Order: sequence, then structure tokens, then C-alpha cells
Amino acid sequence: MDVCAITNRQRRSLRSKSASHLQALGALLQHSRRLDANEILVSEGAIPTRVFLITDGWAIRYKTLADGRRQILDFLLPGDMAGLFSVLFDQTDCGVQALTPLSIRSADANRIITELNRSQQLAVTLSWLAGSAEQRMDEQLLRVGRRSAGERMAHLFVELHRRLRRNGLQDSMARRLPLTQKAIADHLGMSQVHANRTFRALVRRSVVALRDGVIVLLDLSELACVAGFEDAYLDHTPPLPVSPESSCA
Amino acid sequence: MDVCAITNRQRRSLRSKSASHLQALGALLQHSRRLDANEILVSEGAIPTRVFLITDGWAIRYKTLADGRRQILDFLLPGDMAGLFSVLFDQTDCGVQALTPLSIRSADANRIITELNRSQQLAVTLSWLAGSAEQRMDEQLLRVGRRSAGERMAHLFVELHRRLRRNGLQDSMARRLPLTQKAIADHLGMSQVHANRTFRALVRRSVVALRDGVIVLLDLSELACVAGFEDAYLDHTPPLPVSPESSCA
DNA sequence: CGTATCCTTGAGTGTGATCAACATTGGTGG
DNA sequence: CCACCAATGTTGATCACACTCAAGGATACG
Repeated sequence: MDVCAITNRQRRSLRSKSASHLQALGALLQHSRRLDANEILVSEGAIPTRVFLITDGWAIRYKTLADGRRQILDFLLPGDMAGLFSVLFDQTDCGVQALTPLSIRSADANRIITELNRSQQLAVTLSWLAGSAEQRMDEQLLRVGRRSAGERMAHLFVELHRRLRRNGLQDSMARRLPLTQKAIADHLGMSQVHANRTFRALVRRSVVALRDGVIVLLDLSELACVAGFEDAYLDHTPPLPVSPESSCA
Repeated sequence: MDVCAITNRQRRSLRSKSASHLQALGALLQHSRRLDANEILVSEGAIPTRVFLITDGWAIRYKTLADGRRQILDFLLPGDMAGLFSVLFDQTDCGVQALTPLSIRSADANRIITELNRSQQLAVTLSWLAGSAEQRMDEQLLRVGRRSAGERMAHLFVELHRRLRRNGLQDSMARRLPLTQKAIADHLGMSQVHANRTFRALVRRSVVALRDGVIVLLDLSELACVAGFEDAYLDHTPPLPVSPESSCA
């Protein structure tokens, strides 16, 4: 009997249990709310008090420097959670802000901590979410640190498309990204002007377009090619049970 | 009674429990081993089979692109763990390599998974470690994305010093960084040549020096100043129980 | 309408990359 | 012990990618 096979079975079991407990975690988040675009959910350095689930719209996790330079660490899409790890600490290390009008559900940090102490599985689920998040951060770091501007942007677009699809959106919807060029710039570590020029270059190659202020992905395989996208790094880390209609899009 | 105070008490309790379970986790890692510099512990894309604790020496977590460009995601110092989150997935998203001669202790992934299913607290501890790691990654992303070369390098040095001290090293030892300029470059997203020039500039200001191939930090407060170091982002995330002299202003 | 936000484009500048050469060190084998 | 090689650090010259500054156009909103 292969040791590795045993491990894999255990992993699968861990994962499916986590998936079901993710539902349980979702059930804790009762309180619904809507926010306008640009509204701040969590400010940098605040004391964490609530945990959020994005049910509709996009948000960002970000950090800023004293002189105003901003880095968008991560985009939060429908189905993603926010503030989950900060719950364990006294201070949030980054802010969270709505990028579009937003629908969220949330719960008090107390509630989550209590539950965390009680439920074995919730804790495992949390580790698992943390692991997924870290994999994304790793990829993002490689992107910013070692790829050219064009590669960075194409790569980001492909990743967002995959995440949207995985979170349950139709392909046609997953191709529509409500991003400003400033936001892209702040995520990819470049100036807004340069983001524009880089974007224009992709438009000229007909792989993307800008329609009504929304970025539309036209040619995903060409985009993946430009990006030098190394496949499947997202595929083995589904944060939600791959149920047909898992989300609330 | 302030809700926030309750939360904080719960947090503290969670944290101290995690701290003690970190010891327990360490106890699981029985198997000792030594490696030469540059030896690879985990190759990229491998199936995770073991979890490591660095007991002496430095290692790196890294990713590479097809054409050889490399990004060092994180430095692993004595007292740090590796491979802990990958255990939950089928594939490691990054490689781990010794930077100096290395002493490690390790355990089989099976063992960890089994324990994870059994021990409530281990899972919480894992989440907590994941949270700390994520905070570091966030800071690293801000560094690479939004800081100038000089700021980046100074900031990295300050962070490494603090981490070394927090992991229990004497100040004089924590000022000695066994880094090649290529490694620094690959971590900060710049060329080796530029890393050299940037480093030289710091040497000229007498804040650092190179002695016997080891980088020595001379003036930490000046270094923090050059870095625009925003204080204390590491201080509230001690991975070990907060010992009396944890801080170093 | 005036103001704000975002996109677009041009011009000039500079940070950082690339290429190349050389010094120094440490290790290896003849 | 010396010759050789592989890493690493250092420096110069050249060039390109990306930044800043600036200005104008489009759209939305009060």
C-alpha cells in the first residue's frame, strides 16, 4: 500500500470536511449589508471586530505608505471572505475597501472566535483557507517581482477569470472585470499611466477591450499565452465545494 | 463591559493556547537531519510529504518561471517552519532550498494530518501561523510593489533583524545576515547588479557592511529610517510566546 | 453647467536592466 | 603547492522600460 495514496485519501477527506464546514461558517454570517463603491469596510490598523463574506461586488485588501503610495494586495470577489485571519490578531494589517457597490454578510469576531474554540473542523477549514490565500499571494509576488508589465497584466486577468468561474459565475460574466486602471496599477506595482499604455497594447492585439467602463476579456488562450500562465496553480485549491450554484452572483 | 475587551481576552487565550501547542507541534518533528547549502528540501510542484522545522541555518521559499527568473518568496530562519500549509494540498506551490548549511527536524505529512484531525488546538495554531505568514507576505508585496530599491533593501534588513531577535537570537548575531546579493535581488525583484549598487550605497552611508561574505547591520535606527519602516507590524504577531525582551527599538 | 473621475496621449527624465570585464575567494584535482 | 574553476562581488557603459508631469477628452453626477 502506497503511503502517498493514504496521504492523499486523508487530504481528500480533510478537504471535503472543510468544504462542508465552509457552509457552516457561511451560516454564521447572518448580518446582511450593502455598501457603496469606495466605502471602507475595515481601515488599516483597526481592531478586527467583524468577519465578512462578499456576496456581490468586488472589494480590495490594501496597504498604504505614509506618502500615499498604495498596494492592492488582493482582490476579493463574490464568494470570498475577508477579515478571517485578522480575527486572531489585535490589529488588522491591511484595509478592506469596496471597489464596486457591495453586498456582504458578516458576523461578530467574538462569534467566530468562540466557534473556533468549539469546532475542530472550523479550525481546519480556516487553515485551509489560509493555505489557499497564501498560494495566491505567492503567485502575486512572483508576478510583481519577476514578470514584465505586459505579462503581469495578462496574468492577472487570467487569474481573475479563473477565480470568478470557480466561484460559480458564468463564463460570459467572468470575462467582465470592473477594474479601473488605477486599481490595476496599484495591484501590479506600476503607475496608472503605464497601466494604461500596457492595457492599450493588449487592446491593440484584440485580447481585451474596454466597454462601458468595464474590462472585457476577449481571447483567454492568447491572454494566457502572453502571461506565460503556468497552468493549474489555482485548480487544486477550490475554496468552495464545487457545487453547481454555490454562490450568490 | 466592553465587547472589545471580551474579544481581546478571547484572543489572548487563543494565542497562549496556540503558543503551547506550537511546542506540541515541535515535538511531533522528531527526525533530525543536516543539509548542505543549496540543497533542495522540497522541489516546486512536488507532492508534499514532510513538514519541516528549521533548527539552524537559513532557507528560502521560492518560485521560478520557465525561463529561469526566480522569486524568493520568503526567507526561513531558525525557528521557522516549512511545508506546513502545503500539507493540505496535493502539490507544493513553491520550492524550499537551503541557503546556508541547514539543520532541520521533520515529520511525515501523514502524521501531521492525523494529528490535525485529532487536535482541536493544533488546527487553531496552524491558522494562526498561516495568519502570521500572510502578514509577512502582505508586507513583502508592499515592499516589492511600491517601494524604491533603497527602501526595499533597508526594509528587508530591518525585518530580518527583528525576526531573528524574536526567534531568540542575540542582537549581535541577529545583525549578521548570510545573504548573497543574488538572493537579495531575487527576493526584492531586482537584478543582481542593481542589488550590488543599492547595497554599496548603504555601505557608503555606514549603515551596513560586508565582512567575510556576511552582511552586518551597523545602524538599525538609520536603516529603519531609510526604509520608512512603519513600526510594530511584526510585534503583534509573535509566533512564539512573547518573551520579556521581545522588542528592539 | 461645473466638478470629479477616469481614460488617453505626448514629452522628457530616470531608475534599473543588460552586457561585459575584472578582482577575490574558496574548493578541487593534478 | 599550484593551476584551474566556480561563485560572488564590483564597476563601467549603454539602453529600455517605466515614471512624472502635463494637458485634453469623455462620462457621470449634483
